[in-house]
Amino acid sequence: MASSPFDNDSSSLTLSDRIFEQIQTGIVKGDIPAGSKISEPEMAKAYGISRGTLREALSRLEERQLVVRAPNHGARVVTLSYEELVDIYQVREALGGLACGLAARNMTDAEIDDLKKLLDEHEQSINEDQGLSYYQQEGELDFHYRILQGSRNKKVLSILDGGLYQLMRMYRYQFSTSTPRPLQALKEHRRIVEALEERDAELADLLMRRHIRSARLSIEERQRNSQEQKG
Amino acid sequence: MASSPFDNDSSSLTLSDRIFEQIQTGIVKGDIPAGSKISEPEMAKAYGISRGTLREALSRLEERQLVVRAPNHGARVVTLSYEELVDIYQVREALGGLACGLAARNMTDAEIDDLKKLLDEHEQSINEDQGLSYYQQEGELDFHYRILQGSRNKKVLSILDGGLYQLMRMYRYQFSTSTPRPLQALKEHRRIVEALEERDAELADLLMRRHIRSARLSIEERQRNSQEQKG
DNA sequence: CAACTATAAAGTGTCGACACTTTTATTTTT
DNA sequence: AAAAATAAAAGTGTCGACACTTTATAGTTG
Repeated sequence: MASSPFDNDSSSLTLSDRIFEQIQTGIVKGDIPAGSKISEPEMAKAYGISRGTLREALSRLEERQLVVRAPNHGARVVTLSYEELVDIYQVREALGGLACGLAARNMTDAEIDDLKKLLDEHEQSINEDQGLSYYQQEGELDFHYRILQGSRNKKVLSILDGGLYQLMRMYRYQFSTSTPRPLQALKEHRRIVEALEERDAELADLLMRRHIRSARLSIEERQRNSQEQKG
Repeated sequence: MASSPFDNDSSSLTLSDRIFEQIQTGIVKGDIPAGSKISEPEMAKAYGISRGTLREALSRLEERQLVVRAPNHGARVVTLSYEELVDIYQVREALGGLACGLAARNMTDAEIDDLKKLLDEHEQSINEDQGLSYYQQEGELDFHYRILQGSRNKKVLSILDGGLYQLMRMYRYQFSTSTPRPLQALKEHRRIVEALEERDAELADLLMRRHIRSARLSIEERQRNSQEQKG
């Protein structure tokens, strides 16, 4: 079949595409602070582009809910509330489970093998620095990303990778919360991979949901604790 | 608390906002055919706007995956394949279940009552015209939309309402497939509402998932049949 | 006449300009 | 001196223009 420029050429992005990505990572990493106002002329100047190009990028960012816009009042970076983070984790639980169940059916043996190697690397990284490293933080997402890929479901991939992961990353950077229990998480990851190896979709689904849920619960607990201190 | 223009003012949309919505419904309803190329100058002229404004709308449409763009080659309306439709239903199953379980906890009694009334209307509409009416088709979505609202989870709402429902509507218009088994569907809806009334989150989740899954299975069956005829 | 090249038409990416709206600063009024 | 009115500055929404790329057309050559 002949390749058309529409099937993910990905080479030669447009300027607005690149700016979109730059701003996105800027927001996620906190270089552009959450809640801050975005002045179009100022930002356009900063990136050395025209306002029109910038506005195309902002439109996409708005659709991804990384910025909020009000007509005639401009754009602000989102501020993520505790409630929204819980919302996100709930969605992630449902979709992560779905993806993992599908992955048990659709991943190749080679892909599963690679996953196991990835976990070995994680273990080493944990032993070296108690899981505080940047690598460990992003490694968690890498693990989930591969399973997403393995699900072969484009929608679940685009929802999680295209939107939700960015928001979670943003939250992590902002409150600099690394994975709270790296060894426990690693154990759970290993169990998940076992289920994948055995092609047990139901179990894979269940384990992934439980894995994400326990992450959410530990966030909720932390929140309760910090609330007590105030009240 | 003072109201800021950023919390969903919704009054006085921008021109590009309105165009965005117009094009979206145009795509969903098939007035702008799936797979067709979009010429920016032509379309801008048709709507009586400038190309810059149009391009902002297209950027958002692209982010919603209703149009596909390739740098220097322009934009096309998506073409939805059978595989993608299955993907969508799988995601919908997972998220619909999540939303329904949450709704069992978070909907008000009044909201649940309204849901029951809605189902009564549906029953009448089915008796009158065997469920072939436009109303019946959109009514199905209305039911699901209210449960989404009731979940109080903004993310799941924005994912389903903001993106996936549009694609499903599009598919329905394109293949003019009304709900294949309206009476059965109604029965399932009633059971779901019962679970909501009893505040049984686990059951509500389960029933909703099963409800959506059976819709998917009937689509998959139809596909197999049409494949047989060819092969 | 098919295949290749050259040329014209159309289309996309990016920019700068201007009107109108909101915000900030300044002046006036009480 | 605080509040209201006014003026200035900044910012947003929308448009038209131009360079460069792709697609369509016509012409040329083997």
